[in-house]
Amino acid sequence: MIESEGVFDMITIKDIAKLAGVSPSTVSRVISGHPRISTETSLKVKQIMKELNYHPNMMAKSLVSKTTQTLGIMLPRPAEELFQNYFFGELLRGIITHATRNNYELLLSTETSSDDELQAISRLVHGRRVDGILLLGSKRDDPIITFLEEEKFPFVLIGRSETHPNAPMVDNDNVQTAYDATQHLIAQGHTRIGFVSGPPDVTLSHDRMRGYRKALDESGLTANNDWIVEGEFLQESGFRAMSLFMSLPDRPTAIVVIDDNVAFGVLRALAELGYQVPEDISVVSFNNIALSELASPPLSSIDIGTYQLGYTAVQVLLKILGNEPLTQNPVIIPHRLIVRESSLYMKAKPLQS
Amino acid sequence: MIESEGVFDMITIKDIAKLAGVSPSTVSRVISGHPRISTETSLKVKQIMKELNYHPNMMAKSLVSKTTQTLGIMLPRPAEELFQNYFFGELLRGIITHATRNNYELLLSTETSSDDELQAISRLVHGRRVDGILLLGSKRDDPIITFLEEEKFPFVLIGRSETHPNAPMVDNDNVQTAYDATQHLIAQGHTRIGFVSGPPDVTLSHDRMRGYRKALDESGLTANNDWIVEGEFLQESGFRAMSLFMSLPDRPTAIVVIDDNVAFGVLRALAELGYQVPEDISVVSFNNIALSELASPPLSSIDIGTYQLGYTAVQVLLKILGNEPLTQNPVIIPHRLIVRESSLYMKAKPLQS
DNA sequence: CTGAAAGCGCTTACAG
DNA sequence: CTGAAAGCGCTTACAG
Repeated sequence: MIESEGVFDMITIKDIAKLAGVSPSTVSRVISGHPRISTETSLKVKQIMKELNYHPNMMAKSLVSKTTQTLGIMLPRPAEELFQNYFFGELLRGIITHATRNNYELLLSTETSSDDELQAISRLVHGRRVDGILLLGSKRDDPIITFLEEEKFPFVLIGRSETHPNAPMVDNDNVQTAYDATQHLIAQGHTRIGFVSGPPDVTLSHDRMRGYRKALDESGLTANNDWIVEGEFLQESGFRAMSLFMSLPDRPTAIVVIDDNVAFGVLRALAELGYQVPEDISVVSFNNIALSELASPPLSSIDIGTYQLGYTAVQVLLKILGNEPLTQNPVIIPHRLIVRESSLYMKAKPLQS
Repeated sequence: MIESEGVFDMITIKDIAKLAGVSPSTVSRVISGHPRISTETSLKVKQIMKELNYHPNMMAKSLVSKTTQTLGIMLPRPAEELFQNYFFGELLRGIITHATRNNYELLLSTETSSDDELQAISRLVHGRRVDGILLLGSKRDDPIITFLEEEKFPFVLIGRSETHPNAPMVDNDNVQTAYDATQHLIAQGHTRIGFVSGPPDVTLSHDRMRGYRKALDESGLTANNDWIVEGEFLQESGFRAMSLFMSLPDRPTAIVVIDDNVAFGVLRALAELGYQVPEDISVVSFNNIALSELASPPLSSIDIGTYQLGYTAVQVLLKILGNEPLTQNPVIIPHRLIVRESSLYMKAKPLQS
């Protein structure tokens, strides 16, 4: 004779208690696996919970336990770039996998207004919506990190912060990634190597710029400023960079590109301008997304272990939440160069044995 | 002299009440914008809240209000495909934008074990973690939809369900999208047109197959079963399909491909096999992701309004939560064919005026 | 216009 | 091994 069903019912711990002939406290203890509960009552209570399809109300649980079993993912503000990149999906996959495996939910949040960057995160933190926060990338001087450190709120940065060297971080060694990419081109015999970088206020761009310069320096090569351009993580950036580079009287014969996505723009521009890759210009980029292999020509790319980056970040955050000490910080995810056609122009390397 | 700071403090409504010299009830009313509160007390309370940087505890609020201001995003199970697709990012961007704009948070969840598909969603629903759920795609007979309907829990399906025609849905007219794509190829003079489809248990694949056949039928053409292949939403599928098609004695001269991502695999295979697009074979696909334009050759693609799909789905879900009537169901997002080089082989169309 | 009280569904000392 | 009671931080009739 029950009329109203569905969403408006809620089976509570009291209902279970009544049916099992025990107190609510006991039911609660059964749920949480309290040690001093008789096997008999435990079994009875569990059976009734199953029969009624009981699930504890997470809000009530959170209120008293002051824990939400939820991790917040904070997206950087101009999220468009992120979303247009395969990189993001793969990172998210790593995050979801490890969070789900540990029974944590994921709350997706993003900075709303530019005038109040802290509004969204402050709502999460003060509203106790999440137990910890995952920061996807950071600006070079990021107020969010300052805020989180002041609040002593658990978080992990995927990326690196210069201004907050003690923040828990999971990152690649991005000086080294760019060094390796550049070194590979040098080994191919190139001496005129350009760099298509990302936004200058992003630490990642900065680090890779350093690696690029370091490799050139060590080989006694000079970085010509005409061969360096900064942009966004968008294909358009790569496209524009090539229009620029290829009109130079003294063109680079090889370029390092900050991101595969940008490199696609590069390839497209070069095709339209009638240049051959790698014959006219060699290309190496970063991230090694699934499409790199399918580009024409297939793109040499530094695999940064994107999935592992996300997976590990969750791992570190859960460690922090469990008050385990962090044995190392930052955690560095290994990278490796995947050489494909776009940088394999052997004729450019006549002196190599 | 306060020692313990940060995460372990919590300013409550009581603290504000005490400092403002009012009762907690009044503070609560000020927060919720209750009409019968004097401007004076309202102002005083608000000021103190600001001074102490007070944010209401969302868990407590949820517990009593039985509302979470959170929408759940349910990812389909083999999430790998989704994540490897730009489509997903763009959809997510539409969802986040409109949810954030309406002060809703987003909870990201995914089916965990294959033996218990309902576990994750049942936790969300019974645990009262979210107010409504967004389903990204569905199988042809999806137990999740059955569950949600039985529970009378608010949800919107991005996609279409055949078995549950009354479920709130936001979708393209996917018979028409495929019809248009096929029709375009017919208009180019093609009579031998193949179809590289997705997983057969996905409604989307099914609908597009119908549109493809319909267009052929109407033009008096026959769908040769050798020219139809089903696969995943992965590049590999496109690659394999071409190995198959191009070894046929009687090859198609044009193909419709279920997804841009798959089409990239198609293009790659054709390049490797030494065929020219569109000269040897024309290609049209779906989604019109940012990279379509940059493929070689640039890919003709049906723009399905991905961002709008996500945006609208949130809009519909919020309507349901607000008990507003749905004036139409399903909501159909318009599509349009973007013609690019991959399907523009005019020489194949000698008889067209 | 405002306050006291009850209650949302859970957990956890305290006592036995 | 188990129960009664207090409490988490909020909201909302009820009364004035």
